[in-house]
Amino acid sequence: MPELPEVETTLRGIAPHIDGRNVVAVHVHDSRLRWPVPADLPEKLVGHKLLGLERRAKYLLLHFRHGTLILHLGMSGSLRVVDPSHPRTPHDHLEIIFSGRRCLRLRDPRRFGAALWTEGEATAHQLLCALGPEPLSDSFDVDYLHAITRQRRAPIKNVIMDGHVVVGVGNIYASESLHMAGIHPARSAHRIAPARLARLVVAIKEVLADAIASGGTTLRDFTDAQGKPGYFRHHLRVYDRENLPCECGRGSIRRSVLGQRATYFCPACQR
DNA sequence: CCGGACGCCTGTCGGC
DNA sequence: TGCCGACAGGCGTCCG
Repeated sequence: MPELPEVETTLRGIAPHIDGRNVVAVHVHDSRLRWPVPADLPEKLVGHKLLGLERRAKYLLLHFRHGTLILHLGMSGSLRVVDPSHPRTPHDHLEIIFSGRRCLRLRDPRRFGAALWTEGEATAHQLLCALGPEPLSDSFDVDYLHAITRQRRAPIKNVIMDGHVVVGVGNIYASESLHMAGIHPARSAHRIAPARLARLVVAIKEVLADAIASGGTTLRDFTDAQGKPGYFRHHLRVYDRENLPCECGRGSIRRSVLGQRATYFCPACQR
């Protein structure tokens, strides 16, 4: 479900309520996420102060003095901060109660998400150490993408969705970025000229920044930490718009499948 | 190394 | 109305 803008929206929503607070209780209602939630998570966290939160790729990192809680929302996960008395719903698998009656609740119907504990430098964790650059950072630029894509014959959409190339670009924003850049999603990455790659880099940054500013995209059930939907759905130019006219005025949007993922594009303005 | 397919899960929706 | 298949915002792993 959540791509980078939705995870960033979640981070900004929960941080003010829990940053700097002490953990007073941890309840693991269902440990069967993508990997088992560590059985000793309560004893790791209770009594310790949350020193800071950050996002890396689509992971949320909650830093404590003696380690870091790594959260991932998978396809259907969401986090909310509620009063501990707020009734639980069937898929609320993990609760972390902070001082001041702030309850951080992880809901994840499909259980593709994760909650892991790591000690030492979080970025050295196996899941994080091989990730590509953040798309909104200066290190993600045309020189970098050019160097990477020269060796890649796969469709460009698959390449920009590969977290070892650049993180955070999920299925919605890959289609949207390629449309903004005028690049056909199935084009072999190594056959795209530098000037067009430069447009793609700019498009990825713009699309993601706009989506963050809109609070992410709500297609079905994404909500922020207060339960509000994201408004970027109204900005989508191709995603989930099969057969609707493209704004270029020269064709209608088509749907195809790349890497087993739905892909939306305009054959008239994307080459 | 690369590229493509698979599997993990539950919920929802459209067609018959 | 009920059933059944297709599909869903991610990603590690396996195989050729």
